[in-house]
Amino acid sequence: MVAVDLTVLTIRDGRMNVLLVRRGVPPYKGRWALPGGFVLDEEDLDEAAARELREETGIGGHLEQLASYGAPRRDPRGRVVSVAYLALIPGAPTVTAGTDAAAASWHPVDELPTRLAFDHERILADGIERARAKLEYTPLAAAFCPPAFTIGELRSVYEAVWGTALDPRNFHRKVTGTEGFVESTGTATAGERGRPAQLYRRGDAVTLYPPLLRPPG
Amino acid sequence: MVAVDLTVLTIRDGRMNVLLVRRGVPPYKGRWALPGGFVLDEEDLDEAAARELREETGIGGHLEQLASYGAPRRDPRGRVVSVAYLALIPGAPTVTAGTDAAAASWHPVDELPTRLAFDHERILADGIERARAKLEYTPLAAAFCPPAFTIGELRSVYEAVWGTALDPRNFHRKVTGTEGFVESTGTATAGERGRPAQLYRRGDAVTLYPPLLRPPG
DNA sequence: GCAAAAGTGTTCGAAATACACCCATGC
DNA sequence: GCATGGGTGTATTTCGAACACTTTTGC
Repeated sequence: MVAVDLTVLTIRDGRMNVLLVRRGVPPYKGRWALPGGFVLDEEDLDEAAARELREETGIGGHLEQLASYGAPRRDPRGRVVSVAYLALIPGAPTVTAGTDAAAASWHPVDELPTRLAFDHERILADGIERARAKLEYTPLAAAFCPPAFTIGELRSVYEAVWGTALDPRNFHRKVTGTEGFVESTGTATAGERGRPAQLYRRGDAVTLYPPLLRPPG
Repeated sequence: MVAVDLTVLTIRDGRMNVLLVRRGVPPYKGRWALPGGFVLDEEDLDEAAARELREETGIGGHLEQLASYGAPRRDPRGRVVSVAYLALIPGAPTVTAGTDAAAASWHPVDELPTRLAFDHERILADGIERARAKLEYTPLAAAFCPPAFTIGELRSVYEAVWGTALDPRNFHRKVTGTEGFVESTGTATAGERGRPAQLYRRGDAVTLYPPLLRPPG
């Protein structure tokens, strides 16, 4: 049996959050878990992950394969190999409980429930680390933002994911100066505090060169 | 059904080589393929990959999970999800054909047979790209070297994997100056052309900071 | 005016690059 | 001596960190 499990990340109130479901059926009934489900007969792995993401959040978003987990007894029901996916979505849509779940809700990643179901703590830790690493050398932070965003919003994504403060001025220069990171939309914000900001959309670069390295330590 | 497939890379004559087996049974009989096999009942994925590596090469080496491939008709025998692994091994041991294979041999990655079995061209391409990327920010190049090696040997690994020439003097300074990349063994080579070189072993760093970036382009 | 956020300019130091040069061996 | 590869020194340049300063809005 092959399943997919999703680490769905988003930014809420300046903190990175993960989508968890409370299991409504055994095994691990009542325990928090990553959303997921079995792969259907005529379905590719990516399709199964995209279907689960739609079912849980109602929207699409960036989706990439994370890793597979297949310890013989990781699921008490029998041998299940889980292919984990990492999803990054903007804003924070209302989430709906899936079929096997009693509830679904967002949890700040630095304030998680104790003991998730299965080996989901390990999968979640791997997913968070992947997200942190990918912000360094890809323009993926934009996946957390709406279609048009300001450089300040993009910076707040980095700060939430990395948990560090970044210099707004150097960040601005770096982002706008890196080929293919963002493109200007020509429009600007209005009606907020402070000077209006230019709006950008994601550029077409796949990797950032040079990368935007996390502060060491 | 869950299988593991291995992209086993090594350096031979200054070029990166991959281990391929010629299939002795259908499907794709007679076609070159990555070595691999089905995961056993009581075996974790990593164990299955390590077992396959031993069966094919007789030795261990660096082994890491690459990705999973699960298109519904990727194997004509039925639904098989393959968990691919990347193995990096030093030197170039003689290889032995496995049970389903008529022959096993090394192939330079820039001179591959046309049309591998299954979706193995895609897996191999992903494995090569992973290896190239990992040399940038980990000390993994040492996995291609014997237990004790010279800086020149390490440099030739980078040159083979990336396909670019590197400045020997700057490379030496960079490697010996990066904390945890290599440690001196105190011994040196003798009986070869040129001045004897110091021998090093792999250091304990997991990531290189700052990284050793490939020349762009 | 004042606070707040956007954005520019400048300085400083660390690190990559390019390359001159010396070292120690085999032949 | 000469070729070969190991290793050091140093100038140049590029890039990130730090931060002073100007711009444009809401209140």
